[in-house]
Amino acid sequence: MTVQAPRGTQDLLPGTTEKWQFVERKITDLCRRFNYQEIRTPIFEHTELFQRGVGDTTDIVQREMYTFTDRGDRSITLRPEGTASVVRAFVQNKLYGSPTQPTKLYYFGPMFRYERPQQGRMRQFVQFGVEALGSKDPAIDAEIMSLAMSVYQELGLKSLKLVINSLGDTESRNNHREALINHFEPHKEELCADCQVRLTKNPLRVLDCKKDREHPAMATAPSILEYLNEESGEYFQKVQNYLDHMGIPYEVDKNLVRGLDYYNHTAFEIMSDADGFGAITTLCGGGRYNGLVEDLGGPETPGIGFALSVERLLMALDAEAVALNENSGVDCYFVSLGDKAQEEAVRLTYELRKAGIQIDKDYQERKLKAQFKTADRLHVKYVIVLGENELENNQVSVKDMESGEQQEVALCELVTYLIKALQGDKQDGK
RNA sequence: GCGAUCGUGGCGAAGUGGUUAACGCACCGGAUUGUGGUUCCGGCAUGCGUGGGUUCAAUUCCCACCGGUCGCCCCA
Repeated sequence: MTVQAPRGTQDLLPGTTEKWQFVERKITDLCRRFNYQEIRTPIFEHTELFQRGVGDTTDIVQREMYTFTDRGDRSITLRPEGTASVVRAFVQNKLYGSPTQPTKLYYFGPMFRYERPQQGRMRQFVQFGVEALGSKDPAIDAEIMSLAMSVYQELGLKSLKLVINSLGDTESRNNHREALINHFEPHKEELCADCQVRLTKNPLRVLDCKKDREHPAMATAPSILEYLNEESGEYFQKVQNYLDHMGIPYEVDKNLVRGLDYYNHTAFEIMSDADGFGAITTLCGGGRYNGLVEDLGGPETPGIGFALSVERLLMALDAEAVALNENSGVDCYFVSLGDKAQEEAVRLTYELRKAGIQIDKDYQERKLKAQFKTADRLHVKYVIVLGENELENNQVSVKDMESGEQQEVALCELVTYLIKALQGDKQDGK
């Protein structure tokens, strides 16, 4: 057997890459409108960054990281997410010193997590993410969510659900944590094995357990929203007010918890309602992470961001049968007959390409008919034919593939003729 | 990491413990010495994920591994 791509990775082939390019262009354009600038960070980092940034107790750090020792005996990890790297770069390059704050950044690139692959979950996957560092204005929380929603909406998705929650500040979280432990402790034996561990480690996670969802204690569990202190409560209320003002529909889910340790205050997810989606419906996740910049050695700087999976975005587009008008292919095809003509065809094709014309030719030494078949399959607008007859007269035949009409054009006029013809088509809306 | 299920040409898909592994699509050639479609004719898997085992004989039975899919866990 020949060597295969490693488990959980995939090749993106022509036909699919056009879709990716289309989506990337759309997102880049959107970021420009929202004034977020691109940042590119390394694909691998010191392992310590993720242990400190993502959190030592998270599943990502504990069992999903691609970690190895390099030749210099350093522990290196392929990045499992983007926020830690962006914050590290923010601190290291002292972007907090820039006169324009908040610092609004976006990134695009592969992430790596060692998990059991299934649809919508690859070991290497591509995330688009956004971070706004340096503002604790609830309006920026709303802006971040509006940007995330815009990505999906502008690509034509309809079945979307924005779910938000507040995790509160440290004080609120500690109070809630205590209340949760007190609430569930009497029922500990009735909970699933995972939750028994969670109860002491991270009781918040018990709330979104799928197994114990029906347990009576779940319905009466203390909600984080009841434990928000005044400041946190007001903050959350303001975020909702801004969303209302912008006309962005959402629902509050008091059980929404995110898996990364660094989140506080605003947490949100965007999910797909579309049919044909399996167990994985979360398209995008994000939230506020005040304190993370300090944890990574920077000055006190609030932050908020989100990340979305491009693979899942494309799955959603597929599920809703959204057609992307990605443009690919060429406008012209050069058909030649005989060695002499081939020589001239090679030269002319190059000339046309240098003049900006999209054109291809045959490299299989195929018959005229077969070359035309290929041209037809490529949906070209014009076929240029060069045979013995044309060669003698220093001209080519240019065939309009739609009308079927054919015209003789002098070699020296071919470039201008084609440019004119293609421009004409464009104006006609072809 | 756990459970289930699947793996036959470029794609879809039949099939059987035993001579040349159906069929459809796609592709290539010809009928048509220089023009796209249709039709007709012909071609196209020395091999049935990989490696072992059982057997006189395995694509078919057994085992392991690899990979896909679905669910759980978790997440994007």
